Amino acid sequence: MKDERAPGKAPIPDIVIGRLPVYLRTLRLLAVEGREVTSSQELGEHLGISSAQIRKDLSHFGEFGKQGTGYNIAFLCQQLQKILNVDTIWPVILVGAGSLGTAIANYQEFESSGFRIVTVLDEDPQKIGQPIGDGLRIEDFADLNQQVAESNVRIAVMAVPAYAAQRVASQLIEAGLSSILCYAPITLAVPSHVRVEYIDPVVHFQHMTYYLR
Amino acid sequence: MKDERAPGKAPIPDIVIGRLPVYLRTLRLLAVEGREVTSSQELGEHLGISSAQIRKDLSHFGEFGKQGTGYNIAFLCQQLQKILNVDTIWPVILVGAGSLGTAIANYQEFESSGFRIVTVLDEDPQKIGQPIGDGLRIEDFADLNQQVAESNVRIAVMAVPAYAAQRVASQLIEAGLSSILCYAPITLAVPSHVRVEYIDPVVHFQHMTYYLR
DNA sequence: TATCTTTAGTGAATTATTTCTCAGTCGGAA
DNA sequence: TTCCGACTGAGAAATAATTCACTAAAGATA
Repeated sequence: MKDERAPGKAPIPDIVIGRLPVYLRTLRLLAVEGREVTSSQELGEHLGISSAQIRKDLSHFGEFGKQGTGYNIAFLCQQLQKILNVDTIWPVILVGAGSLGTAIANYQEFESSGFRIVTVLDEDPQKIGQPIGDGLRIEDFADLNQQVAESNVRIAVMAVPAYAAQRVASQLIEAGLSSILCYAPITLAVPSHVRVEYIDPVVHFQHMTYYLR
Repeated sequence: MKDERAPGKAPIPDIVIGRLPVYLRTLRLLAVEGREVTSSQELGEHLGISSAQIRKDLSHFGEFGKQGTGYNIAFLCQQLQKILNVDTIWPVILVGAGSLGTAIANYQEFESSGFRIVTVLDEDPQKIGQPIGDGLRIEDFADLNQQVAESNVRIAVMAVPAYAAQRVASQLIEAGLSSILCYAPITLAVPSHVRVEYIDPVVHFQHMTYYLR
């Protein structure tokens, strides 16, 4: 197996990493349907991408298939989980307990995918103390540092208004977090060791309308 | 100005289209801050991308800047809105009135970005008839065709569970919709004239954890 | 056992995307 | 009016990503 990210070796393209979760998601769906093996071709048809791309992507990490047969689904899931580092549960801190934050706190898929929301924070005194999600209670964002220390968390989700996002992000980083999933429609300024991913439905809508004439 | 998508001309790369909404979002933020002009360099710094990329992206559509000066923010916003087809308001239909659907229905940013949720549908008899969002009422998903006909809508957002997503999508397409924003963690099988964009926080989390060692 | 079909893995070729570089223009200062 | 620094737009060059095309292995079948 190729040793990814050994010193001197070329890092695996980020665009490849970004596809792996989609492969994993699809494989798990096949597994639930009772399927045991699949092929790059079948997987590609499911996803609307070429079989060559799937094979090439996987080849960055090793050899997971069998010629003539394809891939054992359970095994490949396992391997992808290891590669993506989701073979354990990551604790996640959620900031913002509005409508969206509540939806995120209630979302059931996280647990089975490697993530658990362990803390929900908000600044609104009206909200602090209220129950949210599955057995959680909204905490005071002012207690951020303490909460981070207690829960050993490294990942945050931000479901806060755009005007507050940069300040919140800076405080999260200050508190030691280095991975942020941001639902606010704004590009955050962060130091280079911090990774931010964005979810903005408007960006998707506007992307689609370009093609609507 | 180059005539985009004229017969025989190369189409503008989709990856370019995908960045325009982010440019627009950022420009509007600058406008709110009272700024009148900006440069590709400044924009690039905000967004963490190179100034050359911004200039090249924009050059697909025409010449919007002035040498020595940069870009007039209001003008460029206008132009981007025209390019992206968001210089009018698109009606959008929302399917799924659970926790997430409710958050989407409540989201304030759509209106100012070119979108308005005009209909909310759900299958749950308990929910049908309940008020949601800003003056809307949850309608019966069974009335989909009628609702689509009435509202002349072409875009849908799906906030439904994964197990229902394919069925719902097929019905939306059957009803004549051709753009779908899907929050369910599943890749939909759709005919080629339909465009689907996906939002799945787990994909983003798993992308981030790869880099967390 | 020999043959046939299927499919992974991979280097090469192709295509797409990004970056570089520079000529040309703008607006302001001298 | 002339000069200067700032900045765009665009062709060329460099880099990155995808697809092609082939080898070889596995399992099924005759």
